[in-house]
Amino acid sequence: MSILPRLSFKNQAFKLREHAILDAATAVLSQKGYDLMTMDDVAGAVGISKPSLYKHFKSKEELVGEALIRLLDGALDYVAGLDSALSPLQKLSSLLEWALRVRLDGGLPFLPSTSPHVREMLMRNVKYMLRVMKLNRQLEALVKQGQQQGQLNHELPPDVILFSYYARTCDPAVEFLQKYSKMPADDIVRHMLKVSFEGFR
Amino acid sequence: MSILPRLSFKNQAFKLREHAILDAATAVLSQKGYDLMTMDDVAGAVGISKPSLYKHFKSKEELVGEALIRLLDGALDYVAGLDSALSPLQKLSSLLEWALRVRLDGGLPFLPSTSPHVREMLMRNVKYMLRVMKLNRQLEALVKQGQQQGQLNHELPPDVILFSYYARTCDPAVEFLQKYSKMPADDIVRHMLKVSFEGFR
DNA sequence: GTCTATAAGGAGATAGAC
DNA sequence: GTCTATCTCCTTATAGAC
Repeated sequence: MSILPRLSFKNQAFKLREHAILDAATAVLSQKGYDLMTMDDVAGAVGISKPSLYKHFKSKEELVGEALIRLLDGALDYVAGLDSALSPLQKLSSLLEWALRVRLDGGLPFLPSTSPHVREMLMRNVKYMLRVMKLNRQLEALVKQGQQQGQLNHELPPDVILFSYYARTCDPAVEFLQKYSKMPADDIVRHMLKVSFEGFR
Repeated sequence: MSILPRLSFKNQAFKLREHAILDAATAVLSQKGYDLMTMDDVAGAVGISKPSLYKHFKSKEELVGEALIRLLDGALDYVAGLDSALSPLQKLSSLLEWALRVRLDGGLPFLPSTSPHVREMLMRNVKYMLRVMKLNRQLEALVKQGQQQGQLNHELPPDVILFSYYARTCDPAVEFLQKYSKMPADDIVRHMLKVSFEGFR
């Protein structure tokens, strides 16, 4: 490492800029969505020119893919760091809380878009899909354990709970409460968790 | 009416074509979303040329606005036609079931998009916003009645229930269950209603 | 009212100088 | 590696013939 300090330094700077680009892409993406996000937006937000941006990421699809991979890695790290003494239900609740706070903090929802175009693009991204499948396996196991232990409704097919769980991580009600009810983030999280697990009744 | 049969007939044909255009726009919109829907798509689906399309609707925004207005009118009609003997909870459940079936039938979700672009466009559309506010008043009243009668959780602020209710009408879990679980439409509706009102537990 | 042809502008991606 | 300038394609919208 100390043999090539200049190169190492350069690499470090490169990584830092890459991180800044991903931060900018995340911010623009969470605000405008994939279709309306332009590479000019991202370059402008980072403060570099478009060709420089393309030196780091060879296409818009790759850039967005990497931003989402970073998000999923955060989720996988969070799950891995959960106290193993927690019940399946507590784990699911904790991860949902984490996802909601990420979003309220300007981050991305797990399901960045329901548009077929974006979905298809992501499904072609092997790196991304590996993360999705890994996370999905873990959550599916938690749902089934929760049902066996009677903590989750065992009359519902596991898929219904699992897909609805994903949907709650990107529930638009969060933005409505933030924008129209001016509700503090902590209250939003608390209420969204309650609605998710207890329903409207 | 019988004084001007030719004109009346022409008007009828015009209305019919307008209906066909709105049907096509609805189909394309539900599949591709606003940003990716092109006027060529719609014109092609109807079987007319683009300039003809612009004779009926002067812009893409107006076309989409009218399609959504038709959807909201359907919802308002449905609410107006509900048996007044039903409880607030039964009414809310019935309308949600209607909205889910419309979507499963290739129609549009109530919240056509969470993108700021589309949202802003719709908020400038007075005709559309009048419908939204009318429907919102009625649903808000139902939520509050339901809470007073103890049918809906009264620990939750009404806004939380109301916004979450809107979110359920466009829950992406519906598409997942349709696509990945190959679940029949009736089962999807039944399970989504149960998850919405009872939660995961 | 319907079409063919086209204007006007935006956005992804790149050439080539420094 | 970074920038200015540019290419190319796509999409909204319209002009003008029939």
